[in-house]
Amino acid sequence: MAVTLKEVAELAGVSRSAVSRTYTDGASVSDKTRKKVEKAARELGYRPSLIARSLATNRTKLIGLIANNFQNPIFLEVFDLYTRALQKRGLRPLIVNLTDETDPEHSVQMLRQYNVDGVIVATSTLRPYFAKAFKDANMPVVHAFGRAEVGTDVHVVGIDNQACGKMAAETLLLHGYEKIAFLGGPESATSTQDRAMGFLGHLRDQGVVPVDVRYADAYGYQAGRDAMREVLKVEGVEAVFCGDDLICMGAMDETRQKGFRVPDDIGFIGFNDMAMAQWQAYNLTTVRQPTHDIILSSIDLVATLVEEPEKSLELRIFPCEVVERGTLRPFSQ
Amino acid sequence: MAVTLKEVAELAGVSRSAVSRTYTDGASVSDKTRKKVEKAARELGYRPSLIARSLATNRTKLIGLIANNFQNPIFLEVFDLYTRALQKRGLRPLIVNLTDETDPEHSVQMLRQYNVDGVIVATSTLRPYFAKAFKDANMPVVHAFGRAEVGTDVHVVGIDNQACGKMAAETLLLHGYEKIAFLGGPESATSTQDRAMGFLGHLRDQGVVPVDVRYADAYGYQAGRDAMREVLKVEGVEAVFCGDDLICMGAMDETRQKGFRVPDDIGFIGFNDMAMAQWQAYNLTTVRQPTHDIILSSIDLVATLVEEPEKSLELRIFPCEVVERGTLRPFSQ
DNA sequence: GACAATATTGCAACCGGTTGCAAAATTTTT
DNA sequence: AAAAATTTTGCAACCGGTTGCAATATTGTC
Repeated sequence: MAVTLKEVAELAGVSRSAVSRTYTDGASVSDKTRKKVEKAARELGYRPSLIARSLATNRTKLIGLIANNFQNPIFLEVFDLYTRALQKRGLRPLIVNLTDETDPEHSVQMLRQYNVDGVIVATSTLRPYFAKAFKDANMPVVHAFGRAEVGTDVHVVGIDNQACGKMAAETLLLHGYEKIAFLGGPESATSTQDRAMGFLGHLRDQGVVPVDVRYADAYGYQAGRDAMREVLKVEGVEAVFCGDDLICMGAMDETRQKGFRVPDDIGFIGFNDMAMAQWQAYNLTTVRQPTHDIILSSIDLVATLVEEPEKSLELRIFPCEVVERGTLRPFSQ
Repeated sequence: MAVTLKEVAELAGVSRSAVSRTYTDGASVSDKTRKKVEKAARELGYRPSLIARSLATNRTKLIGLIANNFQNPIFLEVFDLYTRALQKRGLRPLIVNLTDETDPEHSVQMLRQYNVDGVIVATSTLRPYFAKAFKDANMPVVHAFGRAEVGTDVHVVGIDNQACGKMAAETLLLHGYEKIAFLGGPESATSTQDRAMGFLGHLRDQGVVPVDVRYADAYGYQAGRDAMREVLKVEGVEAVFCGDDLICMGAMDETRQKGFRVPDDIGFIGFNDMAMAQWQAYNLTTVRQPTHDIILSSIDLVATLVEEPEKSLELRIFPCEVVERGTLRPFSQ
């Protein structure tokens, strides 16, 4: 069916090796034969089979991309960047949807069977041991958006969630808020734990006692609404730090539905700065996570690891920043 | 590095064929040898290499999934369903992000090189000839969310956009609206063209002249806002049919920012019924597209085509329905 | 228990490439 | 112009599986 090396070789009157070398960079071919080969290839419409090449070289150019939150639009932004950036490097993502799974084993087998060159675990809700499962199966692995935890041995690219939590606290205090609530993502998510620690820690240091500390069931809209319903039962909440923009939007909708105004009655600060944070209906003040940097860097790192599997462990941490929009009352109280 | 057939065969004391047959369904192996093989495989942690198998069988279990809109959260829902449903069938999506490309050629080459078993073009903004490029390269292809156009020869799974446009018109008229505007997606998108035709056609049939007909630059939020800004310049618009929920949300935000109330001053009906349509801030009345059915059906179809490439052309059309929420004024005017 | 029918097994070729090695061709040096 | 150094080329083995075919083993029949 498809045109093969052999046919090109015959038409060009050279050996199969010559054809192969024409399409392998770094290989030694004279200009003359290269020309002959290229002409023949053009005539026949030849494209080397990546499958066959993979078998011989043990490289597939496939990168496993593990994700487990397909409810949060920020992941569409993440996929967009990943697919394009990988594409640009001649790599392809092999997406694994972990929604239905809790055990890494199945995914590990699957990616091993496809012989992926590397794995990027792109989620902030899984503990590093999950990423470690891939490492144990001998694949280069990078945990993007992961927790920089000591004691694990997987490369991590992400942010300092604790520092970011602190930034959120500072921002609220700066705006003069005193009755502050924390509305985190799922309590089991490492990102939430760290943000909580940074946020609540700073409040404590400043002598502020949070009026409520609560966790949503998921990094999702409805989860945010449901949790906010509880927060609103606390008398006099002035401001809420939501551990995720989507949660924040849910929380805001619930707040407004209950008749409160944002930011006049209750202020909000979110997390991520997803595209939707700019929407007029929300216009969210939020902590921006440098998604772009994290993604590019994680691709870079995994590509390096493919060449250099024993590279010493790296933690790449990018800084966040607060983006002020319209969900906190003005400074001058 | 990895455990191979050969090693398992040696440990089990059988031929390589026996091992291969153990993992090929439909092949003939006695219980006795199967047991021996499985034991050996377990001890060694053997997994057959899909790459090697692909080379021999000419099947990769990879399905190219072509998409070109990574701005619209509905696509995250689409990806979620695709990845999971394919996964469940032992298939894997190989995602192609067309954002940067206009010419199918590059993607065709790429998917050919990976020798994908089939291709699903999941977009409503591309003309069928785009999908045809894959067919011409001899891959089974299904155009999901595509236009059921006569004269092309690619299988299509989708909806009758024209009928859906008509439904939107009927709904608005039923609600007693008279000064009606159309705010479609990009004019070049076949889905928009068809929705416009159905919508405007029905208005015409009912003797209603639309007060504005306008197209957003993309199926996106900002595009919706920008276009709505123009629509609002028309005196006395009462209701708007937006060709997409996301556009609709942008349009509503613009409307509200300009001081109009929804639905009291201006009513909206969207298209798709994405998850966010239920959000409190929008609570969109919209035409629901049966995404789920379309996706499952397109996977089914492409899987069938893999076995039966010459299967006669199919157009699978699923019905839509109007979901009434809160963006149109009550019936009794 | 002999014979036919059926099921299982191993051999060897093949899928479409890559690559180490030695031979052949070309270029450089003297 | 011959010798040495360098580049290019083809051979053949290999990557890790599958599969048609013939040989062998098992099961069923009378």
